[in-house]
Amino acid sequence: MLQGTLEVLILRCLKLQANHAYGISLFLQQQSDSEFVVDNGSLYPAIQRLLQRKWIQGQWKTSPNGRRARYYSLTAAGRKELLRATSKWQRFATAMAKILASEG
Amino acid sequence: MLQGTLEVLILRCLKLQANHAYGISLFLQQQSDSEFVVDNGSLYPAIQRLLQRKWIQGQWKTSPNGRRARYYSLTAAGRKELLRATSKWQRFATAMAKILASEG
DNA sequence: TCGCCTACGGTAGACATGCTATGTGTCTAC
DNA sequence: GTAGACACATAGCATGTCTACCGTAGGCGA
Repeated sequence: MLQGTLEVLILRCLKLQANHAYGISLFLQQQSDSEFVVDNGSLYPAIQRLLQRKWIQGQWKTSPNGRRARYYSLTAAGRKELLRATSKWQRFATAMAKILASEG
Repeated sequence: MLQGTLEVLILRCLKLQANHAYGISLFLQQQSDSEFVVDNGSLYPAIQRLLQRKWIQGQWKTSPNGRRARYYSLTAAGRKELLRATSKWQRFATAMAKILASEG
């Protein structure tokens, strides 16, 4: 996975609905057809960073199967950041496409 | 710039024609509409890595304006790597698009 | 001739972030 | 009673980009 993309993916996932870390991991793997298999050692530190920047907030709840889980949700700043990061990605991907396609 | 993408861009640039580092830098900036402004501190180490992996080779020549310049060109292994890396990027970009577009 | 700009080369160290390895505990199914 | 899914988390390494710095040579204007 390319550096800098994980946080956008997490924000995007949480925009759809609040979720816990394990759930985020499953979501990303499924939605990407297993292209993104996020390891705990990447996921948890990323979540910590997002919390510190106040882009997400977390609270302990009980998951449907009766287990303790920390559910995260987007803050207002997080929604703003998601927009910013998404558009940045679009520009980046467009530029990549331009060069990879440049005739040759 | 996202980590891991610079090398593909360099390989791609060199596939079109042999070029020196400064020229690669200009090429990337122009072709990407200034989205990619590569710094020397990123470019030269990247070129060193590509040399070490034998994906490119270099030789000193004289540029059109009569200056010393080290021209790099793709090796056979480099061309193979370019294909591999390009397809990897495609998969990655596709997966990103899937998630960023997932309805919400 | 002096200074500045552009074309070219390069290194050192900081920093960000993903990966590997490791650890804890519960619940369910076999 | 044990294998595997569910759920949390940390420590340390590896990778690669950025900031900042340094050096040469040619051309041009004042």
